[in-house]
Amino acid sequence: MTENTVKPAPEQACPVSPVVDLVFSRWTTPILWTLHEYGRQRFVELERRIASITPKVLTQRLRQLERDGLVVRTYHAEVPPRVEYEISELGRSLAPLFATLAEWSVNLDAVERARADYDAKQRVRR
Amino acid sequence: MTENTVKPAPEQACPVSPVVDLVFSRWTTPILWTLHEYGRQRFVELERRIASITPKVLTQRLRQLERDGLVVRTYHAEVPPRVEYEISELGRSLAPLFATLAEWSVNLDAVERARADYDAKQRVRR
DNA sequence: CGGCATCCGCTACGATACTG
DNA sequence: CAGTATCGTAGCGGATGCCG
Repeated sequence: MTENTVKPAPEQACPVSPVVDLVFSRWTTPILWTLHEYGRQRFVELERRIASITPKVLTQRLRQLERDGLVVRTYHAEVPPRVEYEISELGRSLAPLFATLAEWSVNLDAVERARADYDAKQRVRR
Repeated sequence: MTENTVKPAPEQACPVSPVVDLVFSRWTTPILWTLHEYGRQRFVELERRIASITPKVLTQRLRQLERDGLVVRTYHAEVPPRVEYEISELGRSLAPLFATLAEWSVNLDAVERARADYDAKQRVRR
């Protein structure tokens, strides 16, 4: 149960860090994105769409997101059981943030170039 | 030397993940924020302002940010040595993103409430 | 199906030194 | 001052197995 404990907050003096820790902890972005893109869906569907995630981690992150109020979990007591996940109202309010993020992607190749430059210069020095 | 290796990207199918990994890896937010708030400054100044960060980790993150082209490092060969860091043009282009992030902070207490609700319900069940 | 329990490797992080 | 070197550790994430 020690797996969901939060690290000793390194943020003070930076007002955006709490939001970052909340929204951008590992795997939450693909999960929220998938829920946003494909709407309400079952556990296995999420698992298949995100592909490289393991069920254990998917469960952990979904629990966290549910606790934080970003995702709504609905349990249907049937045989076999059916569980559905969807983005909450609060989660949907992140949409503009994701949009801004997506827009910034155009700069990714600038980053690529910066890295290439940096690595080239390093190679000269040794 | 294995400390700066990136984890096996878990993102596919989510277009914003690359940006998230780049900008929101641990400590980068406080660093970028501090550089943005106080402008060009020396290593010790950053160290003091972020407070809970260790010089080792600060160095690691600054190197990464420099390599990614988000931060510019200037070395002055004096005695004692003087090194200054500042946000690059590319780094500055993240400003709207940080602004959106800061705006979303108003929802943090909604998250607090969601957590309290969730925890209360859990306590009932056991 | 949708988990939870358990074991386990790995590594990023932190603390504490020590240099040019 | 601006880092590096070394060591120890916690916790994430993967793998496996079991259950209602």
